[in-house]
Amino acid sequence: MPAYRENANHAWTEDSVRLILTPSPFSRESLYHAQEIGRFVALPGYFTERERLSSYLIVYTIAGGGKLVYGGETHSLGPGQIFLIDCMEYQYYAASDEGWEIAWAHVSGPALGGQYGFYATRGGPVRTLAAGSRIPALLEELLAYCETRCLRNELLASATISILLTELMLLNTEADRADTALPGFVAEAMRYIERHACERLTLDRLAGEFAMSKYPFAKAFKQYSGFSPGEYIINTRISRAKELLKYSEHTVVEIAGIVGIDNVSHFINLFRAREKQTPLAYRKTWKSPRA
DNA sequence: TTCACGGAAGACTCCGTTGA
DNA sequence: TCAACGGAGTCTTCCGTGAA
Repeated sequence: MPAYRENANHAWTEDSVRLILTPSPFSRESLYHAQEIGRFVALPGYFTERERLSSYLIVYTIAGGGKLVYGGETHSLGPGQIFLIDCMEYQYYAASDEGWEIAWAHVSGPALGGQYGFYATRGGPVRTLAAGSRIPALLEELLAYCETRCLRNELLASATISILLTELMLLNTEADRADTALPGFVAEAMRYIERHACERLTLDRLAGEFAMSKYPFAKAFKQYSGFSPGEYIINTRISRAKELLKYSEHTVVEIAGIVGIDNVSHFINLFRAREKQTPLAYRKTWKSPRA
């Protein structure tokens, strides 16, 4: 694999802050952690260009302006805007002629890849924060925890990064809109699936129940629930099966039938794909005497 | 009870059409 | 011009069968 590459002009004021951190092995393996963090007043001419760095970068514009080149697109950055990027990909960011005051953090952690994927698939890297957003304060809080290194602060920093990432994920383009509250028909469809999960449910039948065409229905269902209708049906069935495996004496064959999957081999395949173990193994795990 | 495989069915995405 | 709808093609998942 090609090596990490960086090219930069470190033009920032003397009162800028930059902390390069060495987290404990425990923090590196088990917690979210900051690798570098700072608050810059970047001068005209400041830029960074890099790729293939195992890190995720959050940059919030406090004042002034800059630009970001990422994913083959160029983004202008102004006050109140933030970006999150995967530093494995090529990136170039620079201050404008008026300078660029930023709070930033390079972060990493075990679950960050998946969360970044969630963020990245719901819009480009750049988001505009609403007035009153917690994110600027969270970055300041994270910086404060990183200034004094101890186990307590590593734990608190991990918690802060977790909240920061959650806030970022909630900033996706859909979530910014006021209409993200679960529409009535989606909530009703979810209840309908839970009532009828053991029956034969198709997209046609579901859409028909709500007098909609199936594709707009499926699109809206996934947009607001996070699951396609099919995924939601299967998850509902698997949840019921887990309950029966734990609290009943029914055989796997019987449970498959009860939850609406007549073919037991198909039931086992579905179960294993989601739970990483077979139904019988799941039952043994939960019914084993505890030490 | 579990696993592997192949055909069938369903779901998703893209894009053209329609109507406001 | 833009948003919503729906058809077509492609891809994914489901389901049945047979063997261990």
